[in-house]
Amino acid sequence: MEYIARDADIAPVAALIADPTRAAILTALLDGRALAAGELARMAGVSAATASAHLARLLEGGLVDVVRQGRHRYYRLSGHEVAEVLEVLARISARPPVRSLRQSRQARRLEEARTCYDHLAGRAGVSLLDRLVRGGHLAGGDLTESGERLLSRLGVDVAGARGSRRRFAPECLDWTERRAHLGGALGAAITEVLFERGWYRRDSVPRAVTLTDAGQEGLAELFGSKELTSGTPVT
Amino acid sequence: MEYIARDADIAPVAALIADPTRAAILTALLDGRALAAGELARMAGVSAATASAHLARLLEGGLVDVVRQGRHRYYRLSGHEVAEVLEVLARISARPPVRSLRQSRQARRLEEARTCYDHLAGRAGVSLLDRLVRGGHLAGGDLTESGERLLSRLGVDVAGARGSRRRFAPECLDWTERRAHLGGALGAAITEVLFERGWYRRDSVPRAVTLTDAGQEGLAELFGSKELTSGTPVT
DNA sequence: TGGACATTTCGCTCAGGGTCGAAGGATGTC
DNA sequence: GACATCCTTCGACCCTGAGCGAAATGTCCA
Repeated sequence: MEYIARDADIAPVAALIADPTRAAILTALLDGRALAAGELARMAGVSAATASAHLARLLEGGLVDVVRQGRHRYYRLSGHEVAEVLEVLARISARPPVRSLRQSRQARRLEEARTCYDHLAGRAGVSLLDRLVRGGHLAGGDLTESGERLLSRLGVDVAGARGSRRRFAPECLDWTERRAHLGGALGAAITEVLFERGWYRRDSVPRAVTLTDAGQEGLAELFGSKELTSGTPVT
Repeated sequence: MEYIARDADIAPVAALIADPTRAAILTALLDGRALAAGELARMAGVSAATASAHLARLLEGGLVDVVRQGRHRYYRLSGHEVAEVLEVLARISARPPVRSLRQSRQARRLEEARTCYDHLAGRAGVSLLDRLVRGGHLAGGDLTESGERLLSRLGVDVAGARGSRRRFAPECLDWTERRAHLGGALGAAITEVLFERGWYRRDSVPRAVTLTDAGQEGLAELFGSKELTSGTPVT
């Protein structure tokens, strides 16, 4: 008597991620932006022809979407579920050894503050969640009344996030900090505002972001300066 | 100027999952039990030699552990992180079409109640989380006082779960229900007690479990019979 | 219309790895 | 001690798929 696997067919999707070049492409797209095919080829260190073949397979497999704009084709991850797979995989994968000083600096920036697809991660992300919870703004996986007020004042589209089919405010485990930061629709909505306001800015290192002076002031005012200093050290 | 990927090396791990036979083996181990090499070969539909080669690679890659017992070698997933990867992957993978009536029955049982590595999932898992939250036993990702009382009465080792390095009570998204059930250390501890008490029993279908009469009574008493009838339909 | 650029398609080469049967170890049983 | 059982190793086979250069397609600009 044979068993028949009634589970989802995970092997084909895993095979798409299993090639080093495709993994590099997917990782490059992990910050949520759409990148041109040529740029992805350069980042992955292969010829344009090779990258094109890989992108065609990723498209066929539904892991990426494409937007045609003139003679460019911009590729991006097809959704946050794909980003989640990459994050979870990273958690059980070996981190390659640091070779140069430059790499070590890049690594430190990523640990400090980065985007996890479309929401804030790293020490900054963990600290943000901490402040929301400690301040009584977030409890039970949902915003409290004070949380609603706080985020409305900030300009976050809470109603829109609530209406999304995506989970509202799930914890997302950080693969550098080993602690949770805020993910889901709410995490994305907050992060969007942080960029709009210029409180965080993209770094030259792919997924890294940096806190601006305006952001430092803004966050201090938002949470009260006491909260800031008593929070996780943000140097 | 080349970018250097500072991220974890996800391709090798993905490659381990990318082979259909290895994926079948890993899926067979997804219920947390340890299975003998020969049994895994039979389940995956390959010769003993082939399965042995695959198991050696999975072992080398750290995805499984092995326990030698006499002339048998029992393999199991090396930890819940591996199970999580498989679950997340299943979420974005196509489910193969149902071919036979028998398969359709199996599928229905898995949707009703199954284990997600070491905690309860499916409609039963979602319903359990619902009742805990609605009853005010679980809030803000932690047990309330009433929750502590309730689970202590049931015999759940809450302190032990809290001491674990694993996250305490994270929500785990169900790939059949598209809603959350209770995972983490607490989810595992509760599920352990449910089996010990004989309230749930393993089914003949690999990861499926069934609610026993004792379980039906026990749960009704635990949550109050009103809660049971007003909960998610459990037919 | 012609030329520059971005991307894909084509044709080809080549390495890696999945598969099995048979043989070799290791362990328990009589 | 001889045999059966469980598992791994070995040798051989075959096929998928990653890679590149060159040419074709499509798009923008003058």
